[in-house]
Amino acid sequence: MKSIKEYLHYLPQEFITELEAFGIVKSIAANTEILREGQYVKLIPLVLQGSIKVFTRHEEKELLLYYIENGESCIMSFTAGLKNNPSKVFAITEEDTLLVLLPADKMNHWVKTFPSVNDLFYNLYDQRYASLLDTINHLLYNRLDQRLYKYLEEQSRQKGSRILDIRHKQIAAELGTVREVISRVMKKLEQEGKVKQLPNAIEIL
Amino acid sequence: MKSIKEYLHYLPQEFITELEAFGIVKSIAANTEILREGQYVKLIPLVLQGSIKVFTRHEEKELLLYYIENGESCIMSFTAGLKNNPSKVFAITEEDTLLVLLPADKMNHWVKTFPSVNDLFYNLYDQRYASLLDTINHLLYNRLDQRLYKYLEEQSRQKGSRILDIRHKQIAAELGTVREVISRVMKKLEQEGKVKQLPNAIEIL
DNA sequence: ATAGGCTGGTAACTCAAGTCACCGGAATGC
DNA sequence: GCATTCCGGTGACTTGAGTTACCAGCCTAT
Repeated sequence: MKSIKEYLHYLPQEFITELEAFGIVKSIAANTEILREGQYVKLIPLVLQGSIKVFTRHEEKELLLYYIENGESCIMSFTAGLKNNPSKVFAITEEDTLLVLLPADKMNHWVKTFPSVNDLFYNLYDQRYASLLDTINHLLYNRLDQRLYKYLEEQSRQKGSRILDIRHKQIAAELGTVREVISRVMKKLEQEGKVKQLPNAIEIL
Repeated sequence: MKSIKEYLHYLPQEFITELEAFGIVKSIAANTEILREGQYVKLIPLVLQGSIKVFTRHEEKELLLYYIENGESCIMSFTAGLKNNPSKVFAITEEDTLLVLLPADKMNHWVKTFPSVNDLFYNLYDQRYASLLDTINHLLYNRLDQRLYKYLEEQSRQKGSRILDIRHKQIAAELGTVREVISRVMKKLEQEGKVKQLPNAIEIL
């Protein structure tokens, strides 16, 4: 196994040393829920390898907000941990994921001590703010066909493949709608020549 | 006129001194656009008195995202200023507003020097993140009647009055819809006994 | 082999919201 | 005075999406 340092080489050695002393490295299987709405947070995750999906949810209906990828952390955990607030979102590992868990009470000290850690979290906040704003704009201005296509493109980028092994049902859940609608809109995208449906898979053209 | 210190008494004297040296206090009339999408930011505003509305926009259609109130700043300006990115939102003064403008290049130094300023911006990020998430949830899960009612309640809180002097057209713009629809939904709320329409005003019951 | 589960397709319907076209009243300006 | 502008109401229509209720093709486990 690679060391923390190898994953986070751009962070200062002093911080890595602290992480090695107080962080808990943990490997988590794909599709595991690691944060639930209403949950209080004592450990803030930092992704070393893999990725995590962050969702909002309301009475069965869910919406994918953004991904947490290598070297990134969950700012919902960050504020929830620092301010002892309950989380408003839930998060699931997308693939097998390697994390280092940081005790929330140390975090406060670390961001003050290491400017580059402070910058990291500012950047994350900025990035998530931008993602949420993007999501709002999609919800407000784009119809489902455009949202679906963007979603497929993003999936393709994530997986590094133009052929996606994904169920209509899952797409529906992540876009906050239902399977029948995805089925209908997928057909539309197919007729427009933007995608091709394969058995149990989708190809982006 | 009150001094900067009187408005921002909870911030450390050292920072106030810096503000007095490098900040520009400015009074701005109501309904003035102070930030435009695509604009680069050199000065980060901090509201001393009054309030600012922040919007997203796409081809004529707008949506109110949140307010910036006393002692708060605009984190879009903050990141846009620090990272030299263009703004993705636009902002308008809601009332006559007194600001202190902070040079973006000094800001970087200040957040590192004054932990309480750093905390202020973390808190603002957190707050805006929560607002955006709230907006997403409203867009996704609530119908317009509920969104409208929440909007009216929020207006009432802001203005400190249960009678709102506001046009259907403006409401429509801030909720990202059109006047006719507001007219229709207002009637529904009125029938439900939640509001009362007065000539050129709305009373919340 | 067959029953049941997962996957996706489809038709028919409902509903919320946006669009279009128009109206009437109040206020304002010249 | 009259024209114009702002404000809000309303009916008729369109459209995108969610709902309901099915169906068929698979694969797999017993």
